[in-house]
Amino acid sequence: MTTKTKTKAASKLPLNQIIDGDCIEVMNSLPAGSVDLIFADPPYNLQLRGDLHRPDNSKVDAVDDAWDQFSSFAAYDKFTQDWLKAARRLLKPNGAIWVIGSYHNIFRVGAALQNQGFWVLNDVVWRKTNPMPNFRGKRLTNAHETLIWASKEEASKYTFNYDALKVLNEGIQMRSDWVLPICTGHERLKNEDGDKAHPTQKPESLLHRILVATTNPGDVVLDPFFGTGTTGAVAKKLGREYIGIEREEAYRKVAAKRLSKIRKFDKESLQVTPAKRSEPRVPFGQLVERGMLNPGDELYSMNNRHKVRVRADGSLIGDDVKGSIHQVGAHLEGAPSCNGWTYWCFKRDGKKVPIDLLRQQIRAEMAERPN
Amino acid sequence: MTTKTKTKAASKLPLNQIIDGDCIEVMNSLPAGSVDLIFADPPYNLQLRGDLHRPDNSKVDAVDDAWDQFSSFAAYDKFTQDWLKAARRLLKPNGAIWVIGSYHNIFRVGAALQNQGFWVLNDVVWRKTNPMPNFRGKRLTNAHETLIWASKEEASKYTFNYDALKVLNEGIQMRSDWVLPICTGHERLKNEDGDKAHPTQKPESLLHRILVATTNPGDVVLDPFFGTGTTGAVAKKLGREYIGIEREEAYRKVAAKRLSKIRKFDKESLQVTPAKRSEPRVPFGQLVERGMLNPGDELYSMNNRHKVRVRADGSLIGDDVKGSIHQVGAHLEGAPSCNGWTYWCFKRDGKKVPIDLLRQQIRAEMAERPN
DNA sequence: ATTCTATTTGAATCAGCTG
DNA sequence: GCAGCTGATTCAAATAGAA
Repeated sequence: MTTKTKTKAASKLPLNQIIDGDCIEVMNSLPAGSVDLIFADPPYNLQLRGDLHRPDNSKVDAVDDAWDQFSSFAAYDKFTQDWLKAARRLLKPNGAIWVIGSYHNIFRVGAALQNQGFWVLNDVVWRKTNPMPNFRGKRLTNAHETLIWASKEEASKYTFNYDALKVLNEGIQMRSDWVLPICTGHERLKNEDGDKAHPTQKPESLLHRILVATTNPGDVVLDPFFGTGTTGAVAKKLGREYIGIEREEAYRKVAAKRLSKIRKFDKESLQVTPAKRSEPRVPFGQLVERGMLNPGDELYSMNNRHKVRVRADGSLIGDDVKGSIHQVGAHLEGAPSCNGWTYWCFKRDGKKVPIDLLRQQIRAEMAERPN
Repeated sequence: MTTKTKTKAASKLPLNQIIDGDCIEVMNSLPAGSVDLIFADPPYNLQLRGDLHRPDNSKVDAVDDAWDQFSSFAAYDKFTQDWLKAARRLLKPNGAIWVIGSYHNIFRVGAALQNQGFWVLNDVVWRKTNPMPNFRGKRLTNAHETLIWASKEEASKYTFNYDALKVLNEGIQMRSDWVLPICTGHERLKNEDGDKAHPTQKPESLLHRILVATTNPGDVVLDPFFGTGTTGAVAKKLGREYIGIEREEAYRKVAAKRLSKIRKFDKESLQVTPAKRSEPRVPFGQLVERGMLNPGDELYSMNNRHKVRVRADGSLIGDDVKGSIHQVGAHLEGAPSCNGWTYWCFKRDGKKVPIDLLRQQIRAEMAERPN
């Protein structure tokens, strides 16, 4: 739901800023329960593939030294647990988090999320259209990265704009595998030397889909590993409030410059296809009160197998059953539930018409004359 | 490397058999360092809540078997660590393991693999062509499962048939995302009642690719969660030796019957027919995500009679209509349908350009780097 | 036989409001 | 917090049945 009025906690937030500092310390300094969504692109722990060094700087000879290996994973796990804990504290009860990673770190991140009480909603595969090949031919082309989408807790009523995503995917429900190109060309930020400004800049298309899917305009989106600010750029375009945390001066500078040039899309274009669930509820009885249907009128089931009559209070009566449009439909079909609105029809000029048409009429009137 | 002569350890192995028992106990009874590859499809620990019905009110046949139930994450982790430890002992120094899972368990499996010293080589995404939809519209369609491929240790000289996989993939390096259908139709084994013999039977195509990629003829392949024996069936066809462990009598019976009917392929029939590929579908929303069009941009109809604006989810909005590029076109023309791709134009340098041009651009990119 | 239509089904952590 | 009621929701592929 769109937050028009800021909550007390949110009013203290440093919105649309890039904060300098260690993300754990910064997050702990912000008010608890104030953020709608966190997007995190943490370090992938790639150093594990290189040489391992002991604290005294001597090189670990072989990796048959299980203790050293474990200690290295343990350090990464500690770091992961700490920033996730700080992130979870910041989230509103219905808040959610996205984390992106590769096989080097995503298993440890996923397990830590579950251990801390986050509730995994989906894992999403970003399938790269143009990945870097495996030059040595020793493994499969590493052509994807993994994202985890999790709510703060199992009971959270997380935001998911199902219908908007279905439209985005040409009328078919969005899947857990997303085909998107990596960040290249004009979108890839360069520093003064012409080198890429950040080694792992994510494409805006990825953040676009994430923010359209799991936030609403006005929501607060925090990114603890802000980098060049892709999360902020897309959030600003889409009319979401962002908070970026980044400890590297160079990245903050690039991100600030980038964000200053971004303009928000106009308000109307930010509207997405609304969920049917959000439409106003119309009691069936109102159709009778308004004379659109009359007591005694006959209704026919969609499959023509059943006939019932309307009563003055908006209940239905059949041969051996009475109750609401839903209850009677469910009973006659032997089904656990039934949407009476789409199940029952009346006859107009000899033709069967779903009663939902009458509901749509009422809703159209309500939209014309609100309240 | 092809093992022509069996090692001392391997000579004691019960090859091409299905062993009755708990997989941990059985593995511990077999000689250490004797197996080339392990494929494991362990319980996923799904943690399903209530019943789920399709929109047509039919009930989804859930995986509610006792073998998938664990009392806690800790219990599942203990189980995972135990069977992985037994598996690792069995592997030859250059051996490797594949484990398949979903977001419910794969993070815990992956972390346990790393903690025990296995060396992750790739994570592979099985993208299902025909997954079960998300019936309630509350999440993304869970359209993939994840496999982890890991060698026994970092120093292992694991088997990887790079060129065979490249041929299998029409001359292009095999990627980490594999598009394969789920197991249905004739391949899906039934019991006497005509019900599916196992709730989670994997497709032979998946095992085929795994065994072609990471074993050689004559290699010993062990599956500690044998189920209906897909691993054994494909191994036998491909001339690999298999060992199956399964504690459920019913599954062993089905698997034994299945395996008795399998014949090893002759070399010629090992050639596989490459899948034909049709023009990929490009959702209009992808043009918005990728910034080729922006929310708020105006589109003009081919006949210049209508003007609409693009929204963030890839829907269009006109004076009194909103929906997909096809829906809005059809509505404005009073036509039953409309190809929005050829109907709508945008302006570039003052000239009208059909949006289909942008789709062609994306398809050209996809064709450059197919699959 | 052939074509078209209807039905079935698959590793699924699948609701939200009112009283 | 709980009980009870309302009412929103599916894609691809194989198979079965009808024309």
